[in-house]
Amino acid sequence: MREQATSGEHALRTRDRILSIAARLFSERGYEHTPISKVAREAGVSKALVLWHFDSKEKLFRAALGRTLEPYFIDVEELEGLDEVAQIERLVDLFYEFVRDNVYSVRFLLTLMVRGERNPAEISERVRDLYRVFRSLLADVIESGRQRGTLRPDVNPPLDAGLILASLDGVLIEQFMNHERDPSELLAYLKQTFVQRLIA
Amino acid sequence: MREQATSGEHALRTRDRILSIAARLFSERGYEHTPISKVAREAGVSKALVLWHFDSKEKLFRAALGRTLEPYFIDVEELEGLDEVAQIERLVDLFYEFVRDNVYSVRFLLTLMVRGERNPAEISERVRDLYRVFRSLLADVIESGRQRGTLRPDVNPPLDAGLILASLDGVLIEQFMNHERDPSELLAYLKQTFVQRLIA
DNA sequence: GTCTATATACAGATAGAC
DNA sequence: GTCTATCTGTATATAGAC
Repeated sequence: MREQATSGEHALRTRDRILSIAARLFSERGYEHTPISKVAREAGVSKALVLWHFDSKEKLFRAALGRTLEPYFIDVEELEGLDEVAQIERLVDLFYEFVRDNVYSVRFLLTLMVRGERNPAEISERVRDLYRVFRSLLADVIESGRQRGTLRPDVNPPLDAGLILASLDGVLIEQFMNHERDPSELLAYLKQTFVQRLIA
Repeated sequence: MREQATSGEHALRTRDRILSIAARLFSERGYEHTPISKVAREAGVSKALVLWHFDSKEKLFRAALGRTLEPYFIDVEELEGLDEVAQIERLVDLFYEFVRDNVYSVRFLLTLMVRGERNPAEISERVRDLYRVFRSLLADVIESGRQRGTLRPDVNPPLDAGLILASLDGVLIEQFMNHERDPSELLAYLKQTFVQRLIA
């Protein structure tokens, strides 16, 4: 990161445009199939400028990943005022909506994690964190339902949460493998099945 | 594919060695990170010879994928003589054992399918086929259990099979994302949960 | 069949002018 | 900041001797 001397604003916009385009291209085509020259061409600048801003392709990649991860969070406030069953159903829907709205980057990060290649420790940690947050959120809801008696007394919050999350991941990758199939039926069945299992 | 003129046997062995090594390297490191030079070095031959045998890297890749897929099948005979619940549990175990014994290529194919990149139609069709076979095998077992009264009368064979398979896939990718965690606990819970749900 | 030597292309990165 | 021109490495692939 250099100084932004005189015409700083314009430079920021250029830098930003490069970053957006890089994030999109890396997501769509992966690191190996995204030469700097293509990023530069689509941004309407020279290769040299891209490298002037980001020093190396590796650093550009990391910066782009940061941007890709920006919209990744869970809005807990959505759950307020719902009973446990409705909260679980809402969490399942939130998961699916999130994936639907971020197909490219989810696909991209999934590939990164699965292949275990070129994922800086920070990135995999971040993804694992999100995973853990979602899982323990689910587990907390289940535990709360157990204590309040809206769910069965013999539920196992961490394992039930893990199983629900695993099913969601499975629906997700089946979706990536098999584009034509509509997942909503399976998703509805998933909710119904797990809710039935968890209630008394 | 050329003629094997005089010293045909030796050539076959060399060609075969190249193919095995290529299959392993592609699985472990992916297409982009496996230069022909590395295949050649590990096989103890020259780059030129690798290309003489397979014409291009692309064709070498396809030949290697064929070999990678060879051990992919389901041994249905394993299920004979078991009741439906035991068959379901056995199928779950078979899935996991298969993945454990073929980590590299499963990881590799999963990446290919998820990214949707460089997968010749034949390959993705083959993988989808295996998926469908496993799913309809599960569905058939569930349907048979429904008819024989060992499972609940209101099970939904295709959807229940889909859900079990999705859970398995989810456990699988969680495993790929999170190497240190032992999946056997979650897997046992998965079996227990679905069996409980399916029996009368 | 198998080699060495080479052609060709394209990637990431640098130098230096403006 | 941004460009053009160039360096350097490495990849696939070919030519031709043995």
